[in-house]
Amino acid sequence: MSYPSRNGLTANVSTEVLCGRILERHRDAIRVQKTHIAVANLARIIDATLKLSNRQGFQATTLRDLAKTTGLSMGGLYSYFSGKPMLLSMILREVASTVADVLSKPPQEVTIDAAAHLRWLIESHIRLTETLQPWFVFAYMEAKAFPPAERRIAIDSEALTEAIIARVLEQGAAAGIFALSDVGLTAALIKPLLQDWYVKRAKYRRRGISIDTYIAAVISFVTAAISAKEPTPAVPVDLA
Amino acid sequence: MSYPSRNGLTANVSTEVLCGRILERHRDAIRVQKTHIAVANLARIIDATLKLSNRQGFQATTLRDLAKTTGLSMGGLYSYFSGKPMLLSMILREVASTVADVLSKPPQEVTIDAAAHLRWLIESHIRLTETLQPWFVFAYMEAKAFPPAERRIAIDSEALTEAIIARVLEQGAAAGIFALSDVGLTAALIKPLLQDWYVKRAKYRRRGISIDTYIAAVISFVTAAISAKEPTPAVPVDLA
DNA sequence: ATAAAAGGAGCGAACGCTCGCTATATGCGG
DNA sequence: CCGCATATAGCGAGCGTTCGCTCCTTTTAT
Repeated sequence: MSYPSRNGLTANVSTEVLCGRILERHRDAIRVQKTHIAVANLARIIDATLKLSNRQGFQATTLRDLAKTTGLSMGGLYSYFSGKPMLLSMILREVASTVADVLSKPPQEVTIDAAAHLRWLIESHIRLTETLQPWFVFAYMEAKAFPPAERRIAIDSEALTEAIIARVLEQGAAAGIFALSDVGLTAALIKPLLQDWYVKRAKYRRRGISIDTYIAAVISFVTAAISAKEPTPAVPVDLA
Repeated sequence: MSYPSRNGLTANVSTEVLCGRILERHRDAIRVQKTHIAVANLARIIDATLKLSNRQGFQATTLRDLAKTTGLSMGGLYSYFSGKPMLLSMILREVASTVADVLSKPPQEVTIDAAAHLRWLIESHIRLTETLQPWFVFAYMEAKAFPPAERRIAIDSEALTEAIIARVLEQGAAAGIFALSDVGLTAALIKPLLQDWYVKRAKYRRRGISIDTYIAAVISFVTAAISAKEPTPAVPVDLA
């Protein structure tokens, strides 16, 4: 029943793997040469950054906090990034690229049926953001203060996710499986249901709701909302 | 036949009114005596705080920024609050108390029918957060960095809203109008649909989606998701 | 022995906040 | 209606602190 991700997701998405990609992407800016040392310390730095920032905000997280938490010195830290803005950029770019990578590669057997594809998207997104929760919370909460270039990345990443959802909705609508008045708007409404799991995870933990329960609830909620079994009820509100 | 809020909401909820209540609540801590001066300057201070904080974060908003934006001096600001934490607290308490006040007072004609009551809750919440968008964004985005007392308020406020939704869902389920497996979880899923309007308002503005369109979309999405399929028509207009 | 990596004192800038001062409004006897 | 005394509101230089960041030194690994 559990569609995705058991295959490749959990294996390919971990702090170590992501930090490895970050190192590649910023080889020229990172002064530490030995890969195993660089990756290990990058992981400690980014772990600490996410942990501290998600508690008190990135802006309020000082390099001295970071030094204390990682065990590195002030000078040591600067062998791994050129300053706080670069640290922010490293994390954000990696999140955006990972989500694009995962969601754009559905297993073939799922793509024939729009309903199955949609279920796969929902479960994959929630499981991915579960694994990388601190990364996604960071990107979500700090986005408003990003410098322009990073802001663009965050906006494009969100738009891409919604476009992927919208395309599947459109296929389903064309096949007569889904009944939708506005594909883009419906995709926009599905997105916050996916995000709530990582944004308000403390709330769901407090209530004892497991990830499997949550995934099932979102799938059933969304499916019921858009399936074409009977013609969709008219909108009750008349405006103006 | 737009249900709520046109009546009392827009009139009773404005920066001036809220700042008046803030002044009452903190009479002893605010050194400025004349009410009209205090309210006017409080409004300027809070407007500036929300505007700057929602762009760059509360922590990154300095008192010098605030002084420049309001036209007051550093010293002048301190006649209105004892420090940044109190400024935070003033805004948050007012948001929490306002949302509790509005949602707990549905018009009588709406409370007889759970479906109508739910539609009223959805529309009222979205319209309230539209009017006070900067306030709600502030409370939402800064909550994680709140001191313990303010954190409690934020958590309780969110829990209260969901409890109000859940109670209406329960009534509808008891009446056979709604089909739900888990009332609390369903309420928890409805909440982010209400919040998305103010959290990601830039996105909806970019797409040209009006508040009326959004309200209609959420109502239709939620209604379709939870309606009991067989007996009751999806949208009962007004029956006992 | 030599290069890579980590250390940490110190720099100028900016922070939250204070305090002694000035400017403005208000009340009142002449 | 005036001129003056008093209270209220506002001002902004300056305090101690902490920030991001640099740079020279020490430690570690090869």
